[in-house]
Amino acid sequence: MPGTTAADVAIEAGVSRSAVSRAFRQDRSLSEDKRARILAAAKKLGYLPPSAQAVARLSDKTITLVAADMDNPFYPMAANALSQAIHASGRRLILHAVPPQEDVDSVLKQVLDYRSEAAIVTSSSMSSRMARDCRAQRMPVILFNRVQPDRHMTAVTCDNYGGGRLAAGAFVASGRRRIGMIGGKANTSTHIERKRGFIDRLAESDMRLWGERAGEFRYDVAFGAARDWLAQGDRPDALFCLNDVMALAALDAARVLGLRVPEDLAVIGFDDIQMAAWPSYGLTTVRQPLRRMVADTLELIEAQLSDPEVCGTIRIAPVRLVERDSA
Amino acid sequence: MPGTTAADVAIEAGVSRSAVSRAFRQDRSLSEDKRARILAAAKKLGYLPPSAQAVARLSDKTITLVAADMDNPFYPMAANALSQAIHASGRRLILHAVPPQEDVDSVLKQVLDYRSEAAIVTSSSMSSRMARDCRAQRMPVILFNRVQPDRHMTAVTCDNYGGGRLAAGAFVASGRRRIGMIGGKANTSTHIERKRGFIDRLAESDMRLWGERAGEFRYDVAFGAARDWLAQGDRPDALFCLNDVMALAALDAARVLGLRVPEDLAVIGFDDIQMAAWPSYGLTTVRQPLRRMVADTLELIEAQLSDPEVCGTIRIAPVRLVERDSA
DNA sequence: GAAATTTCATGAAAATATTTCAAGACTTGA
DNA sequence: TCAAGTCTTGAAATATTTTCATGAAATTTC
Repeated sequence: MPGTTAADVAIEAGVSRSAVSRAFRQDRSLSEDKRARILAAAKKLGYLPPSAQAVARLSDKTITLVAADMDNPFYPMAANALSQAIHASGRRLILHAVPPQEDVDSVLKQVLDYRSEAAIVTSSSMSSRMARDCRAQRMPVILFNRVQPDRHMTAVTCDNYGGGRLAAGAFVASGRRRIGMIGGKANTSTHIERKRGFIDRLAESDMRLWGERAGEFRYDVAFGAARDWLAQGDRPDALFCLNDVMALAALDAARVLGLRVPEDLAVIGFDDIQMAAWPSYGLTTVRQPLRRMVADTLELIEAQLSDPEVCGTIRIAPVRLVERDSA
Repeated sequence: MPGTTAADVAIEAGVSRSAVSRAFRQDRSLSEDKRARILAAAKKLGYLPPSAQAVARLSDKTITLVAADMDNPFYPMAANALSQAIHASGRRLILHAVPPQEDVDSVLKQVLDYRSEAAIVTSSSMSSRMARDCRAQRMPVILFNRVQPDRHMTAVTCDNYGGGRLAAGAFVASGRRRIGMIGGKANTSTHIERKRGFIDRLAESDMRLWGERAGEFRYDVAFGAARDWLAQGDRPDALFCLNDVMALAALDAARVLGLRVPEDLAVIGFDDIQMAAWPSYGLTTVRQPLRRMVADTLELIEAQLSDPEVCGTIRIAPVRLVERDSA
């Protein structure tokens, strides 16, 4: 609605022109309810003051990436791929890193301040608060590599369930009997789906999980868990690790204990990070089709920008088992 | 200079008030020289229009990080540490990722647009253009993990020269005779300094570099180079790799060829990334004191913010050799 | 517990900034 | 060379932001 002025908004909200001006500045005193009323009226009429327009111009053609877990090489790899694709599409990327140990909400304010065309969230724990606030600002949010129960949430992920099944299938086919798992963080969608697929596929062959240890998606935790477990008498002969970093930890633990891989212990990971292919590991793993997921992400952003009503789509990219030496 | 208005700037620059307003918007037509004159006058009088003030408020308490090479785990590790420290100091961080294959200048515009309190550049190739433009905007720039001939450039780095000497000293002490090196990118300060220290220390023991191969700081390139080299008859018995990723590649190449480490081949890396400590590698390496460098970086930012004249400082953090199994 | 004081919220008016408009200058193409 | 368009520009018209004065609410003081 070009041509709308602060005066129109003032009338709509039943306040003075001054109040409208103040409503758009955090540091100007104005009662909570009045500010909300003005902002609502402004949104309805499509009004933005010049200062807000300047900020909007700044973030034009810009996409926000919220990233955490930079210790896990999968995320820098994903950030790289997204960065390249976004750059190629004529946009630019700004990345808000969630500091280690902090919550996603610690960067929420800056994400909203720099209101960009869209936000991609790779952090493994997206808060519903962030989802709500971004939606309120009409900023499309796309979850990358995770999903959320929320029906309105758009997400791009790989077939985590199918990947779990592939891993189980491979273990069953190679005659493994004591099949264990090293899990990630129990409340993440990747953990839940990968585990579910794994267990379902085992069940179809009348097998059950031999045991499970928590690895928190981290090398050090997984290494400790694997070393202790593998040192026991009734150790597993196959381990599905819910990401590659933990799988590498399991391989290292096996090596430390003098176990032969894959004869004594088969290991399958998930992600296919670059290190999985390194000769010292030769990790068999479920590959996430990163290029495909990045392309899907950009497509969904385009779709949501041209029609804000399009949301709730979930794209699931197919995975495949990359067979190397560890299973 | 609060109290300065567009009218004052107009008089100073000898133009109309309208022109001043236009000068601050890219998309408003105004001749190049007039815009420059107005902007200069505005800077002199300390004038910012309301819209520019809004953008300035946005980036208040914000620090920019320009990062490239996310494939090398050292940089995500550094970004993590910086992110945590900046967050703890009550500021926030926005990260501009240089897409793979692109130049630093590809993010220059966005760095300037989001004019933050300061910029930290970890990218291995800082352009002098970026340095000049940031200085023109009075934005302190701090190079992280690299230095530049420019006398005005502030930088935080580790003792790359000393690290090279440590590596050479260790090889000499363990009686190595055919001491080789796998280099990074020849035009980077880290490559030059580490190599110089290494060669100087060898010379002090009347030894010379047995040979050198290019690894471009990358695993795949270094792996290929190391494998070919180590397969030859007159292979080196010690390799100094100018970063850890290349050192891991060298260890993998040695393993593929059935060489014993450290008996047949000693390897020393540089950085001390997390993987260096993993049991499969046990890489002896020169440790960069990341916490210390991060703290130095924040100190220098504080110093430059309180006194813009302070620049050209170079902080060099001490390194130490972390001895593990590979040398 | 009441009065004094401070803080906060607010609109009118003043100050300031931005946009429109019309005119002049400068290009471009025949 | 001229016509048609594009770019640049200041004055005027509009729009926005800030200041200021006032009254209301919260807080402190006695």
